[in-house]
Amino acid sequence: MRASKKITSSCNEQLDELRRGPWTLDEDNLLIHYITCHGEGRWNSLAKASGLKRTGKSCRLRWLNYLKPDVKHGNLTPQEQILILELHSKWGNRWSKIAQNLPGRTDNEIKNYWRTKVQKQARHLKVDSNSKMFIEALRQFLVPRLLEKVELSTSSSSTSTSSMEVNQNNFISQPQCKETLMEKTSSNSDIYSSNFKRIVLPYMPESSLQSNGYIVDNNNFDVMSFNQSNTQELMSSDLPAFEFQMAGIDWTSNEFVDDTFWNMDELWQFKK
DNA sequence: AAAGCAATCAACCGCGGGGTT
DNA sequence: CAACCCCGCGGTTGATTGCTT
Repeated sequence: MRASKKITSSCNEQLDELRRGPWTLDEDNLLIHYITCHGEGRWNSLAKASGLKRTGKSCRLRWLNYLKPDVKHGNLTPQEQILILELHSKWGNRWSKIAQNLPGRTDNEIKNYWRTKVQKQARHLKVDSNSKMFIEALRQFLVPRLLEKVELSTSSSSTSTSSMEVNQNNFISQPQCKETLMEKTSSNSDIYSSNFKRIVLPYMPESSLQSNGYIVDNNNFDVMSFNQSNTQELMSSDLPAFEFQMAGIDWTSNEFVDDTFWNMDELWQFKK
């Protein structure tokens, strides 16, 4: 271990005093109180000054991932899942960058979601989760089902003050550009073809998207990794010869919408 | 009811980048 | 320019919880 090489005897004593493992309620309260009074940042000195027997690193992690007031707890919504799939396809394992676009969600949470849900499915299908095959599978089958869930959940409540609009090829497109969407629809492209699905998602990002030209204002997303060009690339001949075959499943049935989403292995078969 | 296993997620670790001295 | 320190990121671990037998 790298740290151990540097450890002096006095450091060792300090390390011995440091607590590890799960945080207690008292520690949480102490950290919250200290940050409320003094603000966050400068974690090492914060850790010492607060009286916590934790490393600065540990304090930072506890605050950012759990204690910070704007951290959301609970399951990811279908909208958030779509965004994660979308942004991961664009940026790969850039968890913190992805998290920046999901207000209230932490990189740790997103990473855990990816590893426990998405990668698990890829493993079951015996494909690499970064492979074109798997990405195409997500695009063709999983995203539409998530969209369906979203549609169902929003059909009853239509009080959104801001929204994302989504279709299954281009997961998300700018909602303020209805005309733009219409133009594209009428101007032929495969992406905006007849199976185009426009769904208004109630979504209220608290911060602007940042980075790589995907920035829009608080009310508008434009995230286009599955754009026309790379969709065409996916569909082109350099893909291994494969087909996903529905295992006699009626995808329009509610049973899958209501069930847990990630059961692809039951739904699909690979056919060489 | 209990044991064994799997899934989940909070927390830790190593590393690299950037700033400071 | 090198050495050091701090911070944040991504990968990994391990404790806890839930499920199955």
